[in-house]
Amino acid sequence: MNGLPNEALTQVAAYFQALAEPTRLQILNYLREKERNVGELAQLCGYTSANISRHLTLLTQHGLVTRESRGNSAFYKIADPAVYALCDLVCGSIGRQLDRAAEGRAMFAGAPVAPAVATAPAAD
Amino acid sequence: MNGLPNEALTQVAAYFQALAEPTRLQILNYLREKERNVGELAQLCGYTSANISRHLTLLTQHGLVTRESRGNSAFYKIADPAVYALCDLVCGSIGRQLDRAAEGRAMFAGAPVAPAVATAPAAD
DNA sequence: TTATTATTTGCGCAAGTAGTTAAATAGTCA
DNA sequence: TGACTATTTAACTACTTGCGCAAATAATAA
Repeated sequence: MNGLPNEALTQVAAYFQALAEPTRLQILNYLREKERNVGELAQLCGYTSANISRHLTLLTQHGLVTRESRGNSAFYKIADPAVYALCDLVCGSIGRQLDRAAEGRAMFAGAPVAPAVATAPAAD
Repeated sequence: MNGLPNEALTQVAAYFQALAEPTRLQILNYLREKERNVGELAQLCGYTSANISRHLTLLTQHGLVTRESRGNSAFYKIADPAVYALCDLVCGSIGRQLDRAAEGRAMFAGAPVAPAVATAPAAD
């Protein structure tokens, strides 16, 4: 991504933007198992169909999912498996970050890092 | 990322959000070469130092860069190399998407797909 | 001390966005 | 045809965010 023109950066940013929303990640998470229609996803996520429909439109526009109309329902499924690789990378980064935070807390608490739960009186 | 609790999804979304901004991607791009201070980045990006400083604060909070105060300047450098892996993945996805779009256009235009200059920003 | 430079922060504006309800659209079935 | 269901779109509200300007803070130099 070195000598990318400005327009490319905008594209990449837009792609990340599509993933930068908890509800959309939740949708992608449910689609990991199998394709689902709008109403189903709405119920699973706990939002209105209208809202989920718009999220799905956005994900479709960015090529993350594909839509297939069947009967009077619209079924969506994952189009770009790279999504999960991305999420795994991010989870790894966040994990390392939390580890560092735990170390930091341990320095003050004088307690071992492992127990985790008991280690956080002051943080977050 | 399968059975993630809702809170985790929010964390992941926030991480993606940090990358979902062209200016911040530009900053990360410049930091790829070497560490730089705020004013330098501001000049390179064409924004005020105030603006860049805020972006750097956000990137720091998400563990993407680290700050080191030296003299009366603040030098920033990449803290999480995963950033570039993420960007490469996204570039790949966008590239494939553009390829598909080119195929689609070719079906109408009757033109070969290969030549296209815009076929793929791809990756390093 | 004061002056100078670099960075950060408070504030306001403009633009973008997630969510709702209600209306419009599309497909199925009698 | 009309009734019914599923999805999409429109209109709206509340909230977030990128930006610049100006003031505040921090470090160096005179």
